Amino acid sequence: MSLRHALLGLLARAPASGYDLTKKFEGPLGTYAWQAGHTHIYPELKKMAADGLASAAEAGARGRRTYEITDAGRTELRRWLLDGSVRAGERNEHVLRLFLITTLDPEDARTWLTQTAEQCQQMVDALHAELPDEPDTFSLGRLAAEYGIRRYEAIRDWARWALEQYQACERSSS
Amino acid sequence: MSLRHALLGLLARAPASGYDLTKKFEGPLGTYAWQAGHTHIYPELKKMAADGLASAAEAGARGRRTYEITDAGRTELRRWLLDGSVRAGERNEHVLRLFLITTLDPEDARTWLTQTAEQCQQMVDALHAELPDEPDTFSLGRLAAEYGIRRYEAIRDWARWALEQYQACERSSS
DNA sequence: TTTCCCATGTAATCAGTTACATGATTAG
DNA sequence: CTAATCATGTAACTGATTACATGGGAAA
Repeated sequence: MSLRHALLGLLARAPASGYDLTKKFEGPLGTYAWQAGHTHIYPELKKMAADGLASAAEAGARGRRTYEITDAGRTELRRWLLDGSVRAGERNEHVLRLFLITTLDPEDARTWLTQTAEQCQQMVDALHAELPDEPDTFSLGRLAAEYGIRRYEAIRDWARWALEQYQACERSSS
Repeated sequence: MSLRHALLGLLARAPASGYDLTKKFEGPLGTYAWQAGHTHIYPELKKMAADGLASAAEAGARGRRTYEITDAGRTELRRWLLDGSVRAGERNEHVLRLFLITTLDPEDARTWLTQTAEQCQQMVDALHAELPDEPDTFSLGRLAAEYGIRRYEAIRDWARWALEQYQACERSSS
């Protein structure tokens, strides 16, 4: 139930309406961490209010309803954030493809590895472009971009390494 | 609809029953790439057979029904594997936590970063233990383990870097 | 006045989990 | 004979997406 925690986190920064929150998910948050549409967000906010984690203010213009996080909500958010445990059973479509590339013939497998390396490089470039100009700025944006850069660089390098291994293996067997 | 492709991939290696496939998801595949329970797998196999991607053989002992991948299934599997595109909108609970740690107070944030680094180190150790003994073996297991090692090392190093930045930042502001 | 954005919702459907339920075969 | 494992399923529910639907307010 991570949508609930994503919403709690956003409300912890500032009170917001369902509409505002929907917009947040269209930015980097939705691209890199968690997506959600308004049809999912509005009902969830109601449930959260019913559970005492958020409170709805009076409806404003155009029926706008602003939500605030409650103390119980902050407690739950902190509990979830610090309840570590890298959980087994994460779903990752890219890793799933990796597990299945041995069903491809060698040429297709090479294509896949090459594509992977290229796409990771593109992500690295895109994230570099998002980095703030002054290198000593310490911000959430910096932190998150740096995380993404390191992660995609690691996968890119892995793909290149795998390609080399692959070719070395083919040469020796021919 | 990745379960379908996971099943196609497994069937591409060898014909199998729903029971066999369920067991596969209890191994590394389920731990690192994709999980599924038998209550999800059996109905999906039926749908796949209805869609012509797999074919069920006669029921064997104890009602065992073995499925085989069809040509249409192989075509669809290959299409999915090579239809690259690192898709935006991936859900990742760890990255979500990262996006929300700025709502924690500094001490909690440090705790989170420290935990992250430690857990990644544990994953790296666990994956090293899974590596085959001969270093020049080129196998799916080697490939997948190497992928995991590099990915977790990258996150571990990021967390250590972030902690340093964090502390440097605090010293300069005090 | 018309168009765009703000703002909210319902209904249908799909994906996935948990709980419940059954029977056949094999090993001890 | 009895326990473990093989083998399959249904039903209820939660989480998430897609399609459909409505109306207010501001600017051109």
